[in-house]
Amino acid sequence: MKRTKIIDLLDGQLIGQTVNLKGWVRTFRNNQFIALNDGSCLSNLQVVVDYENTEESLLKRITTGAAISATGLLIESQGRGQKVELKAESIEILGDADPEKYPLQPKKHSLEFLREIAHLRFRTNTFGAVFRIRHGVAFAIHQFFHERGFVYLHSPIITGSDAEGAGEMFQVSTLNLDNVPKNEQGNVDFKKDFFGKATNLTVSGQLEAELAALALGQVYTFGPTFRAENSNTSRHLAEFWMIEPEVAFADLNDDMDLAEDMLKYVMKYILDHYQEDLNFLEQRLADEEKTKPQNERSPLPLKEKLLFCVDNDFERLSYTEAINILKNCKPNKKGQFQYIIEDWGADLQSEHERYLVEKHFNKPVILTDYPKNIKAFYMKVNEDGKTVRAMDILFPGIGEIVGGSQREERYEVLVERMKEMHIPEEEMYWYLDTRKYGTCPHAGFGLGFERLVQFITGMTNIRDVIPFPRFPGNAAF
RNA sequence: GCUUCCUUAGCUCAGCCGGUUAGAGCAUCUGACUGUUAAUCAGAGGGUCCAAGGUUCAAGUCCUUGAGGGAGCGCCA
Repeated sequence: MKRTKIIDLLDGQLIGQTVNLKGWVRTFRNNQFIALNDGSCLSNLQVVVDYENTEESLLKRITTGAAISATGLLIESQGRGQKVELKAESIEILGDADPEKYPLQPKKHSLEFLREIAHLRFRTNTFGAVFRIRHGVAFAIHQFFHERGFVYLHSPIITGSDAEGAGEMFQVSTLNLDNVPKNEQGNVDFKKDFFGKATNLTVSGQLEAELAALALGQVYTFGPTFRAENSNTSRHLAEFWMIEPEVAFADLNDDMDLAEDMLKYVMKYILDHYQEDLNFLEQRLADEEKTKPQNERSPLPLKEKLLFCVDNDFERLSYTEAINILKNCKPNKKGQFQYIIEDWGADLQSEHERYLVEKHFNKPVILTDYPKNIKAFYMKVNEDGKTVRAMDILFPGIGEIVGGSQREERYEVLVERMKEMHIPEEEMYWYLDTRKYGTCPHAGFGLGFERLVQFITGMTNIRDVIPFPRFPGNAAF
């Protein structure tokens, strides 16, 4: 008999029919009631066992974590707490789970403990909800761009360019590390390596996306990204997923509109399609925050927070305006910031961004037109010659979720900027070619996928929104 | 990389000013109960107190070093 998924049984449409269920036991109460979960949704389905007519050896094998198959009549529940239940006629154990050894118990576990057993944490309510929503976010992103005629571009994961400057890179090599070939100068002879040159894992697909955008019009990448930075925070990973749209004939305002529309679209999609999981995560977050002091708690429950972001325009202001606000704000004057803002040109620290987002505006903020010397070489220089057409979108609790810019399309200006920032022109000839042949205004941004999933699920540590997190000192599973 | 806190039973944690046999809840096991909702009730088992070194008559408790983890910062998405 073909199995029916729990999500398709809960609405009660199939009451009175004989169905088969397969899933994993969450709890077995009273020698009689199995809470069965099959991952199709957060809810369990209650399987009622006729314990008086079931062999004791079978009953003993129905333990937390075991995989079972249950066949029986779907009936209206005789007890409170659920609408339907399965009156089991036959139960088969598909896979035992030794209760003395199985690490998950029907109780709250700490996220830190579950991180150590990431191979089993999918079986908890929290991680089930997180990874269903993670899928939903990815799907909504593809749908958003597809609806707008974007082409999904697969930028390379192995890159031969080390000039992107977005961060420390992981080397890719098939050379024998115990016996590395050397050239006449005594350096590593990459001519003998797999690709005949030094290669790395990508830190960004942006430059490749620009090439495609200047032909296809509008493209986006969505792939893994690797940064070998020694970052130890709740919002950094060594391997993460990034979405990088790139649009021809677009300026910075178009870029901001696109990013804001996309973020709102995705949040609305999750609010509309993942209510049950969101409700659970909202309660989880509320419980977690009960242990925190009042001033560290989020002002809104999870769903209200998302709804607020969907319904309100993000605050847009320039770096210069932000500096003025920060210079005159209380924590700056009272010396409560670790880094006091004195002059235009200072790089904003987390504490400043958090003040703007969480205290001053209390909503997502888009900062634009940063000083050129704290931003990347490819950003378009403004007429003032001091600032570039950059934008960062800052979210409460997460910080920078999007970083983007209008690109410098003027060949001479771009070359000048590359010289200033010591980017080797020869290696970047292919990038510069786009400015030589039919260059045009264009813009794009990078969205940190996990940071968005963090914001939507309310998970405070980024390591809990990716199945198998990679970070310094850890590549388990 | 820096700052700071933590590491005691399978899990979550208590353990006072250094003092006798290291505790609780949950989980597990045994039994009872049988329409439960993290079921309940009774009982039992379960410890290299992260590791190494040191101070002391005496260390889970103090000191040093190391390992692992959390939070914050930097780098960023």
